[in-house]
Amino acid sequence: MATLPPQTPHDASDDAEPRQRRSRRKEARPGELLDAALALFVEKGFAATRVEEVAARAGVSKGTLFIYFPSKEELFKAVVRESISGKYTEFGQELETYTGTSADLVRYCMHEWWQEIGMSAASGITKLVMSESGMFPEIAAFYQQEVIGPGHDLLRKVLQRGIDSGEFRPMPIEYAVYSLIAPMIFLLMWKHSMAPCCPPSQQLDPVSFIDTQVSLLLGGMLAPTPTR
Amino acid sequence: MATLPPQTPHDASDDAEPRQRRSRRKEARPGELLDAALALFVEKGFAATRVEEVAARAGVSKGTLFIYFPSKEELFKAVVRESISGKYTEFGQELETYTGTSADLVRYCMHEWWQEIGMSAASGITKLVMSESGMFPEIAAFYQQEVIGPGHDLLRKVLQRGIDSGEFRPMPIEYAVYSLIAPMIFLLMWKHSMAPCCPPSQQLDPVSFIDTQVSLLLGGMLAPTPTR
DNA sequence: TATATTAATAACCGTTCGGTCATTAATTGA
DNA sequence: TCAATTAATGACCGAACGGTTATTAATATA
Repeated sequence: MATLPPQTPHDASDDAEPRQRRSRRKEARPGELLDAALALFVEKGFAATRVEEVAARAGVSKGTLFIYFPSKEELFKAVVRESISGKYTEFGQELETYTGTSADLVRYCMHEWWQEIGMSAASGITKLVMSESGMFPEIAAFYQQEVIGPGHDLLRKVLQRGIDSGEFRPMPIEYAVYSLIAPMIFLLMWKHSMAPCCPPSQQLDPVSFIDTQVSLLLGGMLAPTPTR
Repeated sequence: MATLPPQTPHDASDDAEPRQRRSRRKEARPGELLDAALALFVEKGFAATRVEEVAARAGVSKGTLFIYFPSKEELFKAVVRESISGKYTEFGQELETYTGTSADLVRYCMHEWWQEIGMSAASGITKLVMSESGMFPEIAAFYQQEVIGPGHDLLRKVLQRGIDSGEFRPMPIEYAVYSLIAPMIFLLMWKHSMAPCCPPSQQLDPVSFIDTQVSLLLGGMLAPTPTR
């Protein structure tokens, strides 16, 4: 053995090729594995994702993955847990200080949500959780509590604001909230599942769809005599 | 070779069970297999369902299944064809002969769809397809062509009817179609994934939700001067 | 009852994949 | 410079699964 071409130790800060054969980076591995796993789980689902593929994508061998995560299932849970963070708290802030009409606020919320969540990797998490809920009910419950619940509360406040101001007519508010959630969930599932195999004639532009959807819904929400 | 222990034939008929070990029922098998497959696919998804399990549930051996269906994928397609595709043709019939207002027709379509498909086992198929489309694009494409496409066309006709009659105002019809599809897809995903682990406070009654949703949307669709 | 036909079976095959472990080598520090 | 430590590896294992096939037996026919 002796001289396996050791090619200068060269910490990964080198920009050309950070590739080193057997570099030891205890700190960085878990995060890299989690990123790789998220991408693959979203793309292929839990069952169809091979741990070896995850490892390869993170630039390590399969054995290494099992050093950091005891099983595929624990890896999955870690992915979801790490990816669910409180994006909604920021939303809450903006909402409190908003001064425009409630109709505009609804519009704003929907577009902003799509921008911040629907278009980000976070949308993959939602798809993943809904897809695998059968296999991981506790994950689904966790997601429900941590993400859906807060989002639900936020939207209810928005609608209540409109009703209180007389801008919206009274409505079954709990259901109306779901009327706002539904198109977003649909859009997200669509994007991650059907869109790729959809003929051009049935393609869907998210922003235009949200526009149409919100317009139609507001048609049913706005009070008959516009206060404006 | 020669004498493999033949173990007394022992026809399982011993206790009161019409079960016979090797009964030959060429006619009944496919239907029974299809039923078993539908139930298991819905319960566990496509990838996680083992063909042997399907066979066992139908009371035959794995080999027998492959006599009637050439592969697992073809089995799935057969399930879809039998449980969903056919239903849209009936829908089409009813639509042609409908004489009421278009608003009522929209209402009717949504509720009827939920009754006929959303509440049946077929709804599980849609969830399955959306969940596993990444791994089985052929299946997703098949479903798109066989189910989504026809449903889409049907709804477009309904909306066009309303616009032509002046009852609805002009609208971006392709997007409006998705505004009707979205809540149903959402409802179905919800039912099969989040609902089971949803706290009672956020439970969702499908019929009431559809009512609210359709009312809101119609608010945006109906022409400003009611023709009625 | 003898024979032909074919539905049904179960052992089997090749592959895939989650998970293990002995070995190897990068790093530490004495 | 020379252990000692331990991150990383990849060959390996056993189970599971989709699909095949030689064999078995239920039925039809005569």
